[in-house]
Amino acid sequence: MSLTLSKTYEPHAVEREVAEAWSKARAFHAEVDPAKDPYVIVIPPPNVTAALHMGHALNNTIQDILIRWRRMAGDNAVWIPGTDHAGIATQTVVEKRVMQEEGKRRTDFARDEFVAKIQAWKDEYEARITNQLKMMGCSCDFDRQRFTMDDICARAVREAFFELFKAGLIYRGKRLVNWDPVTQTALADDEVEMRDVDGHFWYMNYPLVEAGGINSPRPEYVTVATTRPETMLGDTAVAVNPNDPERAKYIGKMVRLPIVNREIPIVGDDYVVIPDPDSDDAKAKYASGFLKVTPAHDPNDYEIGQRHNLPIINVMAPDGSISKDHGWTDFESTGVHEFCHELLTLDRYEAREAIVDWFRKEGLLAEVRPYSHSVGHSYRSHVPVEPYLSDQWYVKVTDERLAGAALRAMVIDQRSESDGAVWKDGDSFVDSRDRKVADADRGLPPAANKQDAEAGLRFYPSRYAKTFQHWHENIRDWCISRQLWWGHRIPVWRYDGKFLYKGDGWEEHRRENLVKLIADWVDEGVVAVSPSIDAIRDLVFHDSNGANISIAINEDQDDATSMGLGAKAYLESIGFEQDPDVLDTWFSSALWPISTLGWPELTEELKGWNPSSTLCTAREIITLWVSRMVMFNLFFRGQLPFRDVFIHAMIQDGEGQKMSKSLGNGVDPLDIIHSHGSDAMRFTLAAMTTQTQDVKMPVQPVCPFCEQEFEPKTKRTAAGHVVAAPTQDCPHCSKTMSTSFGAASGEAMPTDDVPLARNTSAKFDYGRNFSNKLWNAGRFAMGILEGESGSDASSDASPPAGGSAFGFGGVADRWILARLGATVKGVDKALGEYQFAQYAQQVYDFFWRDYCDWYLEAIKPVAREDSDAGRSARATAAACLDAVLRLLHPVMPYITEKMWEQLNSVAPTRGVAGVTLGQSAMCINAAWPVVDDEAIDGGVEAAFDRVQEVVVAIRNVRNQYNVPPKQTVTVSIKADGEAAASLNEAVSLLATLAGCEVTAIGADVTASDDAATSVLGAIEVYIAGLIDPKAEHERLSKRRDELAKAINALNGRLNNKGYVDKAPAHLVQQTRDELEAKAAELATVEAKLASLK
RNA sequence: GGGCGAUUAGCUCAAUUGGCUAGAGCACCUGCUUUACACGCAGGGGGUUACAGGUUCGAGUCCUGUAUCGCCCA
Repeated sequence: MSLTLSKTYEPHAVEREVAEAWSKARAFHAEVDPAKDPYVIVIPPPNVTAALHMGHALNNTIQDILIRWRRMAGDNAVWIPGTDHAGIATQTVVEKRVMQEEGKRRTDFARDEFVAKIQAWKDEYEARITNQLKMMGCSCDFDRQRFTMDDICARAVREAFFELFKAGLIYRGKRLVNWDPVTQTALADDEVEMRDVDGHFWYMNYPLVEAGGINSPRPEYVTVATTRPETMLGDTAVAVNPNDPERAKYIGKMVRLPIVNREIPIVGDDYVVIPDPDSDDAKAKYASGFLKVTPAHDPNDYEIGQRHNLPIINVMAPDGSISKDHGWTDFESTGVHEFCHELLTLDRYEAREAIVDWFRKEGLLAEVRPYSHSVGHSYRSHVPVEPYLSDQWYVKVTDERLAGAALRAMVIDQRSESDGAVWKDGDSFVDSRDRKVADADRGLPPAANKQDAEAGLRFYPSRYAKTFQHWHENIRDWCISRQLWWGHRIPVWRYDGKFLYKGDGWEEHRRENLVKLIADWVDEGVVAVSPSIDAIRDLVFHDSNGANISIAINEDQDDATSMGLGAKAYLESIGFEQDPDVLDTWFSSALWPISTLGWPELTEELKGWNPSSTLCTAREIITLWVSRMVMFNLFFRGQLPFRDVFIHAMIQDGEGQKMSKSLGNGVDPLDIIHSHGSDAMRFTLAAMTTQTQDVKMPVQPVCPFCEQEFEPKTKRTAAGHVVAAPTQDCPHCSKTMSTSFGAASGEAMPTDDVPLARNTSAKFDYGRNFSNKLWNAGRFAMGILEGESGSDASSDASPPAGGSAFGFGGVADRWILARLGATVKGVDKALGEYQFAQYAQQVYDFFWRDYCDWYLEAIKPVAREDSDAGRSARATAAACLDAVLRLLHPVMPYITEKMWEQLNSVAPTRGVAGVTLGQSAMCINAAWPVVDDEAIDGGVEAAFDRVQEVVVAIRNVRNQYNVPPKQTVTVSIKADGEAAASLNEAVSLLATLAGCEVTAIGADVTASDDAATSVLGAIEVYIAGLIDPKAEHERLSKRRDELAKAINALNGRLNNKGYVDKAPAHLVQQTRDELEAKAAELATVEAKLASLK
């Protein structure tokens, strides 16, 4: 048969065709198989907020490399894909879109209605993301794809919440959140934009209650400094630093808060900055030394309040206006100033002005100084965020069973000494691998490899173990409630104050029955009650305040109850209602490694595939996600979620800026696949994956009209970021396009006339060039194999002509097999250590530098011959190509699969002695190559190295003398012993590779008068008929100078007594040998130079 | 404020526990369209490893400090 293959590799058609073949073969699907070692990866589920970017491409390329590698190595490999609902982010993008398209707010819809809109968005993006993964060639088991809010994951969330609640690890408490007074929702920290604002420091006087107690001159007041005077209405203390020599004496005194008439204490807290007018630190420069403390309206003040047990007085309504109805508990009792009533309902900024005026009028305003500072703004309404106190749900992760368990899960050698909080309670660093876990408590059978499963968590690179440890030692309880509609509704029912049986309608026994019913449900595991069943009894019998009562319902057990009504229906009928909040997205993500496997059902998958093998993620995720998965998996299963955590780099743009949606500097992997092909992208990403933390990726736009790339015009944003200008004019065809920054910022939304520019990056040329090289070398190799009967390219062919145990063949064949062996070894080591750049580099070098540049060139003259040499060359070339396709398959799956098919058709059986290459119809299932140690022949490597040196020397001379490529030069070589013998064996190689005719090799060969000379240690190479004294002098002088310099350095080392005495003997000997060789060579070069004159 | 990391050729990055003349790719220079590949081939130039000290026979690598940049956590 004949192959007609294009001259350059064209990825798109190949990718489509190969993807279909994999799909048809169900090559990505796995079932639990006890006969094989499991190798399991659970994908970090991408957010459905947006499509994948280059960071995801990197993340998924790495996972696919591992999965494909282990699959080929014979493991039961499975990669479970899925997506994350990303509560806040997704709800927000949909809210924005609905506002843009329909001019409506979320609250204009019923909850279900709006959630359906988000669901539609999710469906669209989930499909896009899945498509991106497929285009990238990710061999996920798409049959097992999950979504964090699908039925199976939702079941896991309900179960997990209920179990934690029952265990007393979930509680309700107050916390300051970032509140947006306009949209009236809480914001996550990353939804708050910091902006510099020109404001003021106001210095306000608070009168002391007892003016007489302090040494004279008697101050009658203390002066607090603040940027937010309006919050003074909620002040509950004034703080000074106990180390402040001037002011510490005020601690314990009381002040009377103006306007409000509240008496508040002066407390000592070292958070307070001691004033220093000469300081460079703005805080010290502006501080008055007295800090007003408003726990309800400032996070730091809240902390101070907690430390000193201060009351928390909230003086604002959710819309940011002054209100007495949201926690201003002493409004009536303190006898507020008449002025206070005027403040009610004023907006916080109107109130600020009014209050400042009042202080000024009363003579209590000491000073006003301009002050520029950073203020958090809502990225949605753009108004300053108000720290707002509200009820939230928490997981008590500080509990020993959670954070403590996570710490103990770390492998011993990655733990560092520490006096961290969690370890303090007599549980300092001990090897806890023999700790027994009560599986019965969890209703689980004991895991077979319990010890490893509980203390086998290892980070790559190891430095990230510190991040993990430090996080858990300083962890704080985890706020899991969000005031959103998109997410897992918290399965807790709370008393809403409208108790239906209030009053006289209920007799004693009915009340008793109700309490008993709930108690029975508790026993049956249908509900869990906080704080206690007694609290419910109090509510039912004594009509006590039920605001603190929470009942978690295990809805999945609820149907099983024998009651006419389920617990949920019944509780709702008597005045309980479900908490409106949803859970933090990370709550469901934390369950991902088990929810994807069907937990809480004890499925075969869960038993076989948890713990998984490796988690691949980025470093900011260690605290957000890795930690929580470890805690939950240990708590619910007594096992780790995964044993290895590989942390990869973050991809930044060409300016070193983090890629972000708002800057539009992210790159869609499909853009790169379009410009370079999937394999090229993957290979480049793998080659970039060193142990470093960040990698820069300069990006260029591609004109959608003429497909040419160009340098974009940039602009600087208000925040100081450098981005591509919103629109660009193509320098080639001068048409106008919008950029992803234009689209992201809304400054230039793409239209039909002004379409969006695709992006590309010259970085990926590296991988594209390599794909092309692979393709063309394959084309050439398969060309020489064509017409070969299958068995001739296999180990069954005629025995080695060279008489070597390996390979048949001459130096080149044996050499390339030795190099292959070393490469396979190196690749296995690199992949085992998550050294992806080394993996890519080694195969690249072997294939391009050794196989293409030297081996294929070397065999060209004999490659098509019907001779032992020809057969040997073909068998070796085929075996190496075969092995390279296998080695590269994990990173370049498409092109290798396609070439595999071609190779199978030209040379169906392949392999030479010492190289095990099992047959397979598809590369994806082909066995990982194994090369016997004996094939790695150090002797042949040395011999071939010598050939290469001589060839390079001749090429160098040819180049210097401008000898045309086709002209043969006549060469003689002075060499003796082993060198002469091996060069003699390789004389045809020299001829082929250097374009020369070798007339003599021996110890007594001398240069003719017209020969150029190259000295290579003990070897001298003479190229006849080229003498040009000037050029010759130049070249030899240069060599002489190099040698002199090297000899000088070597002498310096040997003359150093310390070196000779202390350095390892073999190094000293090596230095001596080297010096001797260099000196001899220098003598030769100098003699040659002398003879030129 | 605490932690982690980076600074090596014009650019983007390597260099396994300290040990041969610090390596690649791109860009650059010279030559070549040689029947696999110009997304290529052959040859070449280019580095005081951010700076200042220290440890060591020996430092890009270890220690201390300085500068700049980035990220994470508060």
